[in-house]
Amino acid sequence: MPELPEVETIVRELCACHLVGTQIKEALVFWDRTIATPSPKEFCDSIGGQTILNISRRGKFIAFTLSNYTLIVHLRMTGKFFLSKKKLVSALHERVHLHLTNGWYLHYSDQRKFGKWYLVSNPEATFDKLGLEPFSNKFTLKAFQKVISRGTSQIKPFLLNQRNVAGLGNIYVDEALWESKIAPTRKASSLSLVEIKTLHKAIKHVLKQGIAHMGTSLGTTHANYFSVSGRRGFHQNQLMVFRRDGFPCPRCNTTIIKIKLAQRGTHLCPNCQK
DNA sequence: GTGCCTGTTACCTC
DNA sequence: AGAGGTAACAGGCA
Repeated sequence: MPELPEVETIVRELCACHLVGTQIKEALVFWDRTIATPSPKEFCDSIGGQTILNISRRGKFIAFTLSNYTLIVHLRMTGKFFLSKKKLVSALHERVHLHLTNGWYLHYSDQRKFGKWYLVSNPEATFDKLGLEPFSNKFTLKAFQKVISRGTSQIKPFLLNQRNVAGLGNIYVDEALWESKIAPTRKASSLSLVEIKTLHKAIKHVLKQGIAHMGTSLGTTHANYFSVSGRRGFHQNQLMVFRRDGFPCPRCNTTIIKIKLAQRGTHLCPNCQK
């Protein structure tokens, strides 16, 4: 269920684990459909012997730059990485692991099996489909305004669409719209320049806060987000509206409500979000 | 038990 | 084009 701040936290921790520079000795696939491309056999054959040169993020994707390929991972709802010195006999929901030459195993677990791994030669083919990167210098007010102006759908589903802005998910969209005092049902193209400006700032603000708090971990079970080190985030304590229906709006005290929008639970203040 | 919920995305039809 | 439904899955919860 990781969104941009959670993925960013994971990437930072992977980098802190000194994976860059190590070589992949062998890959084992325990759930074939986790490997989206190529076939699981070809995946294992190709990735063996590859050195990890860099680990980065684009939207909600994690990219491992290897000697001859790029390994792209999308965690979807419950994908997780963790490291161990031992080849685990039965790690909970383990789908793939990479045995590294430095003696560590990089394990990937995924309870709901929605996460996907792509071993590709041309990562740009995947990343070009993504929209504006919130912390890139291309995410200017002007660029955002241009993207919004051609949005004919409601602003919430519009922001969830990764082709428009990359990295936002259900939590941070609800938070950004609350901060901007914009109702999630508004047509994207109906936003005024002032509203676009406020939203542009709010998106960067909520994501930055999410990263500062190392992500949002809502529940306490294994299905919920935690990082490579096993540490939970603590941004859940800073949420203004998400899963706060029934509680007073921190700004105007009106009771926060929950509606269904584009099949997604949507939280808002019916008074101050216009 | 039963049905509904979940932080993601792709694909289908109207 | 976009809305709405369904699917991929597993498990928590009322």
